[in-house]
Amino acid sequence: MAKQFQSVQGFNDILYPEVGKFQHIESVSRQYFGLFNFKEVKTPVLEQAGLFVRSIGNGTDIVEKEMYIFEDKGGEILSLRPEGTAPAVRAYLEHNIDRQDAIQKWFYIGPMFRHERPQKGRFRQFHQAGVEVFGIDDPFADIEVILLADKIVSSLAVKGVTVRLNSIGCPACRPVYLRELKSYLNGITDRLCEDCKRRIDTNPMRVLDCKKEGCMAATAGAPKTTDYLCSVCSAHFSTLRSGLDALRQGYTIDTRLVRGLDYYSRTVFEFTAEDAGAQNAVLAGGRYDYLVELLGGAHTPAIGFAMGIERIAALIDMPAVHGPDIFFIPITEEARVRAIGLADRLRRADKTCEIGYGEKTIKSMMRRADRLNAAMVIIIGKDELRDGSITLKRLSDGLQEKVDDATLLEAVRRMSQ
RNA sequence: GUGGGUGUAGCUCAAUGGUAGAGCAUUGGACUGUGGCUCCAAGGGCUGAGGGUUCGAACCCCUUCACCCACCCCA
Repeated sequence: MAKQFQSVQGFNDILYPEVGKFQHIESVSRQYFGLFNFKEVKTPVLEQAGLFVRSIGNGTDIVEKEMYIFEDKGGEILSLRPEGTAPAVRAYLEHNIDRQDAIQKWFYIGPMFRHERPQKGRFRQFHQAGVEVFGIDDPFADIEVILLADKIVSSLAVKGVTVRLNSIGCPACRPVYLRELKSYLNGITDRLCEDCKRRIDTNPMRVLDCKKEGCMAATAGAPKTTDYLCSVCSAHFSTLRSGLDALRQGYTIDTRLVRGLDYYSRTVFEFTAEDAGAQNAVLAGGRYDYLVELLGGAHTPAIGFAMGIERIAALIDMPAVHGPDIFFIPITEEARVRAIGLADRLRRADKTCEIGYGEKTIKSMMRRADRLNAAMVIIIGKDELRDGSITLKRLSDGLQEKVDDATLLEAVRRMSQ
């Protein structure tokens, strides 16, 4: 093949009809975001790189090797956003939102960028729909956010989803836990894989997340975050659980569940799907009570989640696609003029119209109408031009009649029944 | 960043060193102004790209690019 331009690795075109899944996911998400009274925020895809370094954490892979980072012409170090929470917090602070009303419920939908090796469920440009709740410490905010996530995922009929839940404590109790965990892990290093030995120092909680059987067996008796929660975190977690129980929201406690980003505290949750390949987290979130102040604001508790749109799309059926209401078959230039005029009238009546062009035969245009799954065709041929009529035909059963311009819309509506 | 797999028609795939094929799709015809079903026919390829071995390469070797899957990590 001749040399051609091609899309950048990990950056995909989303074409029809596949794009229908994305539209469906987005519209269902917007519907529930609206019902829960969340307001949309659109933030830029570019931010100062330091925003992510500060919020996501210096030791994380996202910051160390996955950011699209570059120096712009003015010498600023910028980055394509790898996630949506940090920009939302930045916007929250930049516009002094907390001084008007600290309680905010925001949602966003848009592309994110991470320079990783693509694989199933992972792309360098991918899309997330997410929410952020600012200013509410109450565990019922956690409950509502989890309920909202579940509403969206269930409504999209994603198969085989499990809601996993855990609490990873706060700056008061987590250090104690981490100390215990590290000492436990240091006692069983001979049973851990090479990666996990390294993780003991870099990110000890991730050892619990290792999929290797040997490591899972070795860490079966490891200290659990939930056993080390301080009284405040413990009360928060137990109110959260009893609230979910009372509302019959299903979930499973997974004490191995940790989050990769540094800013999470207390509640963490993840929706995982079978059949999603190795990257099976379709939605994940948690509390980040210390991020706002970490970025220079007043102490502001917050919780949110992000849903991977591509990952959801891989797990849902293609929504039904429907063709145009009317396909016009005009066989001469004069007929095409009439067709465009009539199409304009029908479109005003909310009918989707497509017009066949070119010196084609009626047969070829009929075939095209059928292929596009049109509901009806309008034939304007020599006969129709001569007597000023239109031939309207319904494709499902072949019912056909001749009408005039004045009664066309009425006939179309009748045939739509 | 590491490892494995795959690149042949628009799509899904055959052809294991000797003339590049099929199904589906597309276009046209059978049916001169009427779709779907059936039948017939046609168009469509530098076999991802570049180099090498050979009388001869889709096939063997080297390089490179892309895609897929997995690791790392994450939505």
